Amino acid sequence: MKLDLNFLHNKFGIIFEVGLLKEIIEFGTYLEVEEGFVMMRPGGFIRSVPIILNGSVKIVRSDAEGREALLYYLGEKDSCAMSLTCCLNSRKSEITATADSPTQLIQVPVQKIEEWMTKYSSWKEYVFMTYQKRFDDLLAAIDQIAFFKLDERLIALLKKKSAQCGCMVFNVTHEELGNELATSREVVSRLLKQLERLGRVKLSRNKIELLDIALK
Amino acid sequence: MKLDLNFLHNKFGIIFEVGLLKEIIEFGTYLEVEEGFVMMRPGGFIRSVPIILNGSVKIVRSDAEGREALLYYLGEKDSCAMSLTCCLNSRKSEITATADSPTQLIQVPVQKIEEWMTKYSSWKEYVFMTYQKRFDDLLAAIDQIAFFKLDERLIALLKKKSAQCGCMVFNVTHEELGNELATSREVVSRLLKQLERLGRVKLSRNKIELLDIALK
DNA sequence: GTGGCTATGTAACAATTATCACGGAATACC
DNA sequence: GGTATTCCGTGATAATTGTTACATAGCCAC
Repeated sequence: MKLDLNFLHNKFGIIFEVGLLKEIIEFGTYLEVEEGFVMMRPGGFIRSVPIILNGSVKIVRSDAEGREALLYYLGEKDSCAMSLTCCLNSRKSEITATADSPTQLIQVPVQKIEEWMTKYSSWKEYVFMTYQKRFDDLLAAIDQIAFFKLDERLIALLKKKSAQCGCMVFNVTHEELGNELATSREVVSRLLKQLERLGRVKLSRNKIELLDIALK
Repeated sequence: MKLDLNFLHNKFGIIFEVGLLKEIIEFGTYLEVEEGFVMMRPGGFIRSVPIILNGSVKIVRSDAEGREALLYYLGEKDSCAMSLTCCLNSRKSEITATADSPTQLIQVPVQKIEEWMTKYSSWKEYVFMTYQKRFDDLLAAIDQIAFFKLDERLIALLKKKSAQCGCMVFNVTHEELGNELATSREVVSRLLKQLERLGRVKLSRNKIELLDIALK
């Protein structure tokens, strides 16, 4: 696939004006990454801001000892506020970004970010909307960690994953869930088994099916 | 006290150009609030962005059941990213802001925020720096909650409070600490007593003195 | 099928945090 | 002083989460 105006216009026509779309095609770089590809690590330099076309990207906070905590997902038409602030302040990444499914995106170079902010009000609004969304996401992450017990957090996470892939069955290991909840694999196994006994999920190797846990 | 150019120039001369300072004086509203004053509640409308001149403001996330979690403090020359995003997207507040000491600030009305972004590059940089800072703060808050045990979080909180007031003795109740850590008063009392037995703090009613807990 | 790898199940126990229940201390107010 | 109020200390106990240690199960490669 290649970037063309029609494609972008279909996707972003409501958000961006045509002039901006043309500039995005001219200065942006199209990129396709496969599931599991690590797009950014803590300490990495960020020289461009991604705009997701398709797929999903998982943003995780990880500390020195390898512990992790899920912050949020990026999906279609999303951009990443971390890279925005990092770019605009030329700082290093503080997070890990991993493609959670095959993902197509456009990389916009730093200079254009600022330039377009004054040139296209639709871009400015997009940037601020991005900030707003990510703040909301971070606050939601804090709510989860601070106010809920693990079983509720696990259910919330399953819902989020389900919403992310748009289906009730998805592939994931207990280990991965443990990482995202900043706890151990064993604890997740235990809680999942409980949920299975309650008839709320169906477990198999590498796979979880949600039964009465509704898509939010 | 009244806003005058000299005063502002002394404080913000390095950050803002003179033209901007004059506009701040013209369109901003000077405000003084006493300790404990609740400047913003969840659900409140935000029609202006504060710039802190002196004092400190505590930003807390609170959920429906009254549980709380400290997000960060605002100090001199700081502004609040929450109010920025809320203003620029005309949304309601999601947090509680309380004056933690007598605080002087300037309220800048919404329209000017945007206008100055294109007019003064120093203002634009200030806005982005604010976003950056608050993202850092939120990530730090998540680190604390997700990766540390309560005793370490308590020590970190005491340090933060000490740094905020710039001294080793400050007034606070165990109840308040409990709220900020999203736990109960009893748990805080117990942990504090432990610290006292280790000779790291000195406790009295409404007051804590840090002994070997260094200012960060 | 066999062997090897990864993923899961689970018991047993430890550590941490939460809750309940009270008594006592410090302070404010009259 | 006396009394009310707020704050603090602490034991007892429960609930939650973390750790260790193994066993078993599914799957892939050969």
